[in-house]
Amino acid sequence: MGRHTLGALEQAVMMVILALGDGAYGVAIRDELSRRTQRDHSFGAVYTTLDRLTAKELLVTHLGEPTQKRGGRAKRYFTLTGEGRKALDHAVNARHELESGLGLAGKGA
Amino acid sequence: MGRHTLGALEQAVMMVILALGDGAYGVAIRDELSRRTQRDHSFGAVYTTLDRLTAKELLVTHLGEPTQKRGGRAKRYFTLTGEGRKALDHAVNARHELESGLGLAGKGA
DNA sequence: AATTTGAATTTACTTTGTAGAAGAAATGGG
DNA sequence: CCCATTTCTTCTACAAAGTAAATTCAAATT
Repeated sequence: MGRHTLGALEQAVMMVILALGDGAYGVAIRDELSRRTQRDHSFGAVYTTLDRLTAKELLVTHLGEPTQKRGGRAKRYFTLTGEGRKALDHAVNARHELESGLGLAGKGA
Repeated sequence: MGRHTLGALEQAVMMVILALGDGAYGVAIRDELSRRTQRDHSFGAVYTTLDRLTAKELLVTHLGEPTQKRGGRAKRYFTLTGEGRKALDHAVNARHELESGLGLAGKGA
């Protein structure tokens, strides 16, 4: 879309990465996302988003080492770049701006 | 997308309609949206969104009467349906839920 | 080496988002 | 009167984001 606005899933994924700190790799992100969002997200959805964000340089990745357990293949971890962080903050602010003034819901869960 | 989640623009448009109360017709919505969002939205973007939301029965429309000024053709007004209101509240809550716990920006403009 | 398992990638497709031009209904001026 | 002008809406076409499902990979087990 337009210039470089973040889509809803993109924002959500970035937030989840922040929440996970290190330990933010595909499967964990997928799970945490589904938890926080209360709906299922397929791996495809998550990974394509992750790829897009990486391509936009809002995320960087580094490969971890294999763990010693069955199927413990090397995980690909994700972190926000400075730009990514900035973009997210911007998006969040814009959203708050938009919501402000309306008498909208706001209970905490 | 999945079942019937609201996209970002869809939510924004609904919020603007709430903000405008009566007086929520195409052009006004477009303008207020651009104002609150600080970016331009074409009529095309706005009207297609409006149409889609109406098709989903989250909005209803009624045609006003022509006004007595140049080009004062009848406006089409939009209002949220009960379902629409519910869907919006739901989306907003989900968003808050998602944001909670992270140390994200939050200044009021 | 074949199987199982946790993880990542690919692919195909739907829904949303965006843009711009064209069409309709109203009034005012010459 | 009829045409230019203004305000508002519709149409059409396309780009981007979201989703789902199947496939591929690599490591450990047996």
